[in-house]
Amino acid sequence: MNKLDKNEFRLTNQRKVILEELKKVKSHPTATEIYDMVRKKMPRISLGTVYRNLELLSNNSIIQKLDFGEAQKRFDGNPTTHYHINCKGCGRVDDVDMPLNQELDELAENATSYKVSSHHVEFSGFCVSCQN
Amino acid sequence: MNKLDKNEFRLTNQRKVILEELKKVKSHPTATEIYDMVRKKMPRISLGTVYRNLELLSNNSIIQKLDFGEAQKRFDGNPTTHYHINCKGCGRVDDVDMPLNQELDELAENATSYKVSSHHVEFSGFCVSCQN
DNA sequence: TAAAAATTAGTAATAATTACCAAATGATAA
DNA sequence: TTATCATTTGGTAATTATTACTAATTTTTA
Repeated sequence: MNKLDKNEFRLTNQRKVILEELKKVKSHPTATEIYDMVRKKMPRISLGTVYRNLELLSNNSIIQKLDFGEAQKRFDGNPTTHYHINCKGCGRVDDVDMPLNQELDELAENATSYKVSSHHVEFSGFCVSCQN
Repeated sequence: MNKLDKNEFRLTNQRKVILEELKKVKSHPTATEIYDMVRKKMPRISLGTVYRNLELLSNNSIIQKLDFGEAQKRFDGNPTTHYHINCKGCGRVDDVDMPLNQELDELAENATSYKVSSHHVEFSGFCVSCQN
């Protein structure tokens, strides 16, 4: 039960459409891409509202904010941790549908003096269209 | 043998000091932190020169540019791939001295239609000072 | 229905990074 | 060595993603 369900913040129309549009795609869009998607449904929404809501939704684990070292952050409508792959040719980002390697956290905990809580894996390579 | 050894670009004083100072530390400093370090040796160097050289050195695999989702990128004087851990308390970044899991690339290649070339792992947790 | 709180649109501000350019430096060849 | 030429630098301006601000609007609550 997240803060949305608990009514700790309102499900405004803007917030709803942002969330719907993001959950509709699996392309890990940037804030401006989401802005463009949402504007088709809601032409008067402002970019600031998009940013504000993406921030709030990701802070509350309803979506994920991702960083692949590009200029803009990307967003994922799926809040559960999973691995990603980034094409070195065109930059597209896809999910990698493989089980999380929980053992890695233990190995890292042995190798450091940290209390390890999680890890992220980002693969790089070339997608089908960029393999030539 | 990299482009520096092949004299494809010059080892200017600025470039040399930037590289030396970065290799001296294991703290994964940001561009402005490196700027501050280098300025102690070379007070008239400009921030643009620091950025320009960090970019050139990382493009040529002499150093690494790292991104932990913070505002500023970080740099690592060690160009060989290794895992990192980021403290959720204070933000410090340390190396994780454990072998690369090469098997992950194969698993990802089976799970996607990509030609996978590498992967990065970033652990999160709490460092000794932040464990209370 | 009135008052309080949250949210929005629109715009301005911030901050990291990149671009630009004239002057300086380093490499090269006569 | 010295003249030439490409590279690099310092200083500054521009760019760009993101955040902050604020008055107006919307939603919730009393």
